[in-house]
Amino acid sequence: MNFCQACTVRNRAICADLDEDEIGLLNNIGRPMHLEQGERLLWEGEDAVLVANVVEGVMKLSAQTADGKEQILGLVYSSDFLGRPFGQTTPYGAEALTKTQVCVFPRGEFDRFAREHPRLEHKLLERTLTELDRTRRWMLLLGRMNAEQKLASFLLETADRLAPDACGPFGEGAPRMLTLPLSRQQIADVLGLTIETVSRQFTRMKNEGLVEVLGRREIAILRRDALEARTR
Amino acid sequence: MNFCQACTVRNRAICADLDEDEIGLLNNIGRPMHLEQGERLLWEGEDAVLVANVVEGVMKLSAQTADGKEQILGLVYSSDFLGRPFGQTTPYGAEALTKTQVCVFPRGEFDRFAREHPRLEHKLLERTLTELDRTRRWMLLLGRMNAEQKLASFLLETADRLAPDACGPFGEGAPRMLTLPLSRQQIADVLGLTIETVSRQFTRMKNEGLVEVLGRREIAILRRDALEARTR
DNA sequence: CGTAGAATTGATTATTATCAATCATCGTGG
DNA sequence: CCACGATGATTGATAATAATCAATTCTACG
Repeated sequence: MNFCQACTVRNRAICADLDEDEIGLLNNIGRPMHLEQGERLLWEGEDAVLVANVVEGVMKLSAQTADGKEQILGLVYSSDFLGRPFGQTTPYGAEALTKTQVCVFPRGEFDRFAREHPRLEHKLLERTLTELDRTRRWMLLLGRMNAEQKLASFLLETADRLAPDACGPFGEGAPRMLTLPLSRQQIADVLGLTIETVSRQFTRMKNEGLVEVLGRREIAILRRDALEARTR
Repeated sequence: MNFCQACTVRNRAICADLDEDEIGLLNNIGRPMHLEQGERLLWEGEDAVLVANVVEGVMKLSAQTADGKEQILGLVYSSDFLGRPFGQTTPYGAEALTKTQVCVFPRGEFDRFAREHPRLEHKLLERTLTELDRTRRWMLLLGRMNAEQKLASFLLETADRLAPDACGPFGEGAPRMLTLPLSRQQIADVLGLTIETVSRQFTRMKNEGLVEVLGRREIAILRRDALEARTR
């Protein structure tokens, strides 16, 4: 059974540059897997036994301080790669934030395949470099922004990264609806804040007419430009 | 003139797995370059025109918020790689913190060479993955640690990364001397703090007998275990 | 409906930033 | 070689921001 042929991220994930033969081989190594919201795929500090492509859904990567405070290290969207190839231990936990479809590979076999297929390694390198850039930009947010700047940045980035799934009226001026893949607590864990501070910032932005808070997870961005100004 | 033959990081940098012929080719692309303390090699947001290996010295990667606050995104030590291959713009500035010896490559030529030499790309991938892990660990520090935990973590990591150059008596119990490659302000910029807060934490650690502050940049770690406890 | 978990709101505290002044260190030139 | 000045570091006082603690209030779901 070749799952790759029907794969919706076949042309966006790291497998994009492989030819049919190669995809066939990779297909034999990987297997599709479904995760319910809240299910974990990786545990911080454990042996790096597997890596994966996210096909559908959103996952979080996270670590904890010794006293149990969580920090979300990254969000992984569809077509993104997940896990630590060429390494002994997984330096973070990975948990599904929504119903998620992944394509899982045993790490050892994936590593071997990657070393034998430079086009795959190249894609993986490009992705890793992009992810490193994104992570470093997030450091600027964590280290030097206040709560308002953090939340504004988060909303804008989330809107962009969810863009492919966006629905509703498009074009300039139209409010941008989004369904957040995170709870308030999780947003706090992304931004290095507490849930109360996040909540207060939402209230403030709502009162100032920047966003509309419809449900717990339904947000409309009313004034993108004003929100961008708040990131600065 | 083949500089690589005399290169002190020949076996540790990304060139480690190349054979003599390949090194010869790479040698033709790169050229050695000296940087004085404070000299810049890359500017945030500019075109990515070059990449480099650090041969000797320490450099910082940094970005700024719109209102000019700086955040150091990473420190680059000898044998580390620097710059953004396969990308249009350099997402951070790079500046020498000490007298530094680098080996610079025009990005376009480096990219081409890398694509043609999978062993180099593989080394680069491993390094990028390691750097991503390190950066993510730093996110936990920035997002969830207090000033004391941050400074303790910084001192321990710096001691480790400077270890090859360490001098003085070794072994358990012996104080670990280190020459910080950063000013107090730069330490603050690494940790997402102000210079005053960093200074106060140093004073506190000194008073508690964890470290000795000899000169502005000379620190002795007196009780590593106690310092480790402060990171938690 | 009623309930449990999530989110919001309010009051207070803690931590760190900011502002201001003083002190130390290092390099320089007399 | 020493005094001086400049820069960097420390210290102190105060303010701002976000964390913490403590109720409510939503709202999604059985």
